[in-house]
Amino acid sequence: MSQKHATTLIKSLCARGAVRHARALFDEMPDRDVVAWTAMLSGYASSGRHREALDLFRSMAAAGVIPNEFTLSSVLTACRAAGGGGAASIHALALRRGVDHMPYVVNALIDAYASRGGGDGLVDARCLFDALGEGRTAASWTSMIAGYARWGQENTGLQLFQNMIQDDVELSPFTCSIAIHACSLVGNLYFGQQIHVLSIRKALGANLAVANSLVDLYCTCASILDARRLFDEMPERNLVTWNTIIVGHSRRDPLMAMQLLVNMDIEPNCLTLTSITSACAGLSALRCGQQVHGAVLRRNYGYDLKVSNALVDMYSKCGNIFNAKKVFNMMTCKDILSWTSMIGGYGMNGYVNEAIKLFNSMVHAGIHPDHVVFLGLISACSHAGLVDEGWNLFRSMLLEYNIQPNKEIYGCVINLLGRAGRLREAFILIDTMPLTPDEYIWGALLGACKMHRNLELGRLAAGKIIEINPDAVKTYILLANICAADSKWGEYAATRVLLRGTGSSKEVGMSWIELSDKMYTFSTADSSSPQVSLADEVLQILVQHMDEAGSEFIDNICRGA
DNA sequence: CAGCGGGTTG
Repeated sequence: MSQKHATTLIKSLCARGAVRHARALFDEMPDRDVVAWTAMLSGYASSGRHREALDLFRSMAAAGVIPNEFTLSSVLTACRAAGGGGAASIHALALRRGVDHMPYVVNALIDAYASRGGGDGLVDARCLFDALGEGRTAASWTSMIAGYARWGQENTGLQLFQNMIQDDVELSPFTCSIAIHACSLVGNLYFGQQIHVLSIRKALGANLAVANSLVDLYCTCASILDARRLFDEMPERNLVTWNTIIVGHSRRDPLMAMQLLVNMDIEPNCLTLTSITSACAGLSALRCGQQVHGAVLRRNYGYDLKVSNALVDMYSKCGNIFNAKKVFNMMTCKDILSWTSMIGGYGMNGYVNEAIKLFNSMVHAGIHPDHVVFLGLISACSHAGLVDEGWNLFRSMLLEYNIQPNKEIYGCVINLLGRAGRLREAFILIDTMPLTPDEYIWGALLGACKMHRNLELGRLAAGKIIEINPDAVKTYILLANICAADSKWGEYAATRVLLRGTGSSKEVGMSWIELSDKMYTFSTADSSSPQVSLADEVLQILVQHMDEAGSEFIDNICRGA
């Protein structure tokens, strides 16, 4: 077999995925010219085996074979995949061989530098890009734009995209979807829509990646209805399409997310199931959540970190702490989210001591806590009335873990103190906190004043809230109630008049319960449905039973067996 | 005989 034939065969073996066979053939060749080496190198590089590609490149140098522009562009692909680290030395080599200006080599260099990221990588890439001038090709533009988008400089990338369009460079679906994705990362709906129009004009709208990135853009930056319209119009959908629309709905319309899953005509993957699990958590739909758990196990996704995290969170939010713990304990590797979900789960279900114990285990495991963990812990203490524990956590957050509390945490601590009646301390904390208190912080104090009938501080807090947001309806009602409780009827009436001035009525808080796959919603003192009156009767009976059986019975219910 | 870029979902 001639050397040319062998080289052709190496290429086609690699193209079919038989890289090992190609290597065996390569090793048997009596002499290998630069073309044979390059074919083998490129085979490795384009199948993701950059380690082998770089090793082969070294062997080639050791064998005294001089690389040419073909070799260098291939080896740059491997550099890029390996993080772009060796790009500079290949660049030097290209200069020495006088091939540094050949289009494939420059483009590969731009891409390798841009993939290295950081400040330098992009600057180096941009230097080469600018020096190209009229010699720029679509590949140069795309590498540069993708580099910016990948390293957090989306707007620079979009600027470049605009220049590319002005330069009349032919737009590919690849570049188009990268640019749309950049728009959705920075929340630039307007530019994204312009690209949408452009993509239709250039007949790229039917491309799946383009359409998918548009669905994502509308999910993140517009209303999910817009996203949904586009989704419904798509003649063809793949798993990414479905996942994009389901993920887009899972937080804002979890019920619709479930409906979409039901309509899905292809096999879901673990991302699908993760976001459906969150949808169940958002709905506290335990039975659905359990079915999804079953689907997860059947597909062997049980060991996926994100799926497990979502399951722990779902069971916690559905009040089934037993299963949450079971999933959590089964996890072989845990990240901070796993711990947060479990700690938060204990907290929100009233198991403060377990939460604190687990928090200590987490710290012991070397995980540095964050705001979310502390929020879960302190709010658990607040609900359980453990003022000192909560306060100590708040202090240690600052002193031991060096985390600056955010407004949410302050709000929580105000609640903690307020519930315990320590209104003065709560007020002082608001007064001395390094952040500007918002209506929610003052709202927490006002709520506590209502609870403990403190008219003086309540008036103050209400005044602050109305200053910030005159339409905060709840404020007037709370203040009015405090006045009423203090028999200040004149002020009560005045406050009610103010309330009418906002032209709004307080929205009704709804509760709901899932029974036999049906969801029932109701509000306080709702006598509109027969189920509610029935539930009321049952509740009376239960209360009677609980009185009789005492705390042991309550304990059992709480453990949710 | 061999070579570059680049896609959308958490």
